[in-house]
Amino acid sequence: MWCNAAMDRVRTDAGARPPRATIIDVAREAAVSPATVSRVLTGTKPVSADLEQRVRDAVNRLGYRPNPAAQGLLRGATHAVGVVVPDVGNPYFAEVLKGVTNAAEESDFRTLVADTGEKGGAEHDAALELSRWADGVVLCSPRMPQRELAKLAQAVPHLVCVNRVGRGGQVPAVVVDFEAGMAGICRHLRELGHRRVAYLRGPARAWSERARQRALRAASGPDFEVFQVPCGSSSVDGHRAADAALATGATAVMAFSDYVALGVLARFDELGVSVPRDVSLTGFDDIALSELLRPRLTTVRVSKQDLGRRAWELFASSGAIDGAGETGRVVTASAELITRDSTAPPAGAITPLPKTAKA
Amino acid sequence: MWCNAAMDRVRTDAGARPPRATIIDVAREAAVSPATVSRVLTGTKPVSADLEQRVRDAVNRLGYRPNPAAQGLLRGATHAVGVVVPDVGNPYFAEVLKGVTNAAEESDFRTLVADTGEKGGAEHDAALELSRWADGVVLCSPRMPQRELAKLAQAVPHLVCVNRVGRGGQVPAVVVDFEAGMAGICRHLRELGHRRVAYLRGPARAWSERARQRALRAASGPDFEVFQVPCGSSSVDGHRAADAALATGATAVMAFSDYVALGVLARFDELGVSVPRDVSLTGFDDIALSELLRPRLTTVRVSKQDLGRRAWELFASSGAIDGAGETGRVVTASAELITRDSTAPPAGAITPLPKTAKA
DNA sequence: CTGTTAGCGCATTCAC
DNA sequence: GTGAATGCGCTAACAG
Repeated sequence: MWCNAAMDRVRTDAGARPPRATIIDVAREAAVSPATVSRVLTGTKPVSADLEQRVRDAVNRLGYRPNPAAQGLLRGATHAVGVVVPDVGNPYFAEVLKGVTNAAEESDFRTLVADTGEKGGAEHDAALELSRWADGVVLCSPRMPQRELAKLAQAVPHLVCVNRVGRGGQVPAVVVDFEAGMAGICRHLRELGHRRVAYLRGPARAWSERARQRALRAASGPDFEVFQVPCGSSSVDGHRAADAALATGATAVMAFSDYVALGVLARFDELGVSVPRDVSLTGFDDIALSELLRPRLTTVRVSKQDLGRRAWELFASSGAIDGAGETGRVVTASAELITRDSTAPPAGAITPLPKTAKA
Repeated sequence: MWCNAAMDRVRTDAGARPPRATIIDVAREAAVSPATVSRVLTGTKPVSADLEQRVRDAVNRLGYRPNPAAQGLLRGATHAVGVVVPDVGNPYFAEVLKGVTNAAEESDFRTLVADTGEKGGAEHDAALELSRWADGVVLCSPRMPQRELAKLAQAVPHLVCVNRVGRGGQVPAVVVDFEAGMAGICRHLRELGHRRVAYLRGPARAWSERARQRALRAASGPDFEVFQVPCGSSSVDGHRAADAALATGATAVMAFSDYVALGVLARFDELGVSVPRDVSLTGFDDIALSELLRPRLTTVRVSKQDLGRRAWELFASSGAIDGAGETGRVVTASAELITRDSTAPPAGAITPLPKTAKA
């Protein structure tokens, strides 16, 4: 009986915490109008030193922070960017995400993430949904068909792609120069003396995969035969595809990415196949681990964080922050060959390697 | 002259895209009231089949999606969770994040991420900021002092910690049983015959570090000496601390985490120190790579995604979704020892180490 | 310089 | 069942 009222309260505010202060509370506390509080906080109009101090004190006392949803509603902008990634667990995308986040932070923007779980079909909806929360969306390595991407660009205000250019470069994008990177790998292997190589294909719908194929076609010929092996984009895929790669009789295996190569390496180890003695192996991306692995992976260096940052800049310069801006620029990030320990001349080439090396 | 009006329009909407449809547009299009549109979309009240169809058609025609900011403002809830991580690039946190994201998605919640860049001082602000955007915040491995955490819990409506329990378990948390995990590692090493081991310490302020220390104290004694080596939580830290660990003369090195062990392994390789022949090495967490590395790492398995999912559940059951709920529960996730190839009996037990190994 | 007013887009009372 | 009005928290436009 003595505590009925109190009980009702407890039931109402779960956790028994005080309701959040609004700008009106602050205004009351400082004995000014809400508009003055707003002016102090946003700094849009000058306010007398006296009032400013009173407002600041009240803000601190109440621990007030403006409600971004309300601000967004009014301004028509949320001060947030969305990022759609196939898999945050993939170190590649984690780095890109970090790049966007860091850059966004400098402009005081939040980052929202959607993980599509490698399901290409989920990309469209994820981007659309994020676009309602954020002022723009960064789409990482989207697998969706060209047509869908074009439609999406219509519906999402500030769409930026990473590693994908839409038809005619209509949507701003930052892409790695996969073609040059792949060409570099091919040249490197050929110079080492490899004549039969296997390529572990990435997802068929990936734009970067098509760019790689162009390089492969250009490099292949009678003295440089390329065997295509279906694989995928995860290290598990690499692990699974390793046997098929070996079965082609190739002396070198080019993986879709470092992440894939990781799995290949593990499988080769299980099989007792030594890299690079028995077969050479290359990756792509140069993730942090590739230098920590043994053998250290020959790969193509790509600055992942930079990719994210460039994507942010594209977003920013497309008018997402200040208003109008250019649109449809495509930025190409360079890809540099990093020669390490996982590639060597093919076993039969010049000197037979000392057989004693193993065990 | 003939195009002045048009030019004004272009200037207004950058990118020349049609303004986003509001609920009023839909209502007009369907020739109903906004309230009816709302009822159809939220499904709160019954609407006649005829009107419902008209509304749905209009929605599709206009590609209308409700503005979550406006909804949030009205409902006082945003349908989003914030996640604060020290580093998304760290595969451990990437997995936890994935766990939260996946679980949240099932309840139709968005995920917001803040990366503090391993700076403990940034945690408080990041969480506070996120709390204005989201209905709650998941704090991963916060390094902030106890006092600060307590204050933060006061200011953030639905705060959940991962791998950190506040004083008295006031804030809901899901924590790995670090103590049991460390104890398991110690027992394993001792059974192998190790008597002098080095431990690569994590960040001093990390709660998990203190839990590990408890296990270490309990395990150490005259026949199991533990040398503490300052290190850190990244693989780069491990790379740097490897020499010092060796200098202690220990026969086994326990790393703060798998991620750290990665760096140690690389450094040992550079030094010509063989694992586990010259020295044994253990990790903690069992990240995906630990099974792909050679030697495969002996470690303690922790389900990272599960951690994230459990954190979400704690958030959900704390009334963030439906209203009132319990508060302050602490869930402990088990930690299972995984014995792989990086640990073996100490060399001295049977054969002495070749002094030539260290140049 | 400051206070008052209106309205961002939406869900939710109320009347009908 | 349905439509008209109200207000969530905030800032931009006005008035003073």
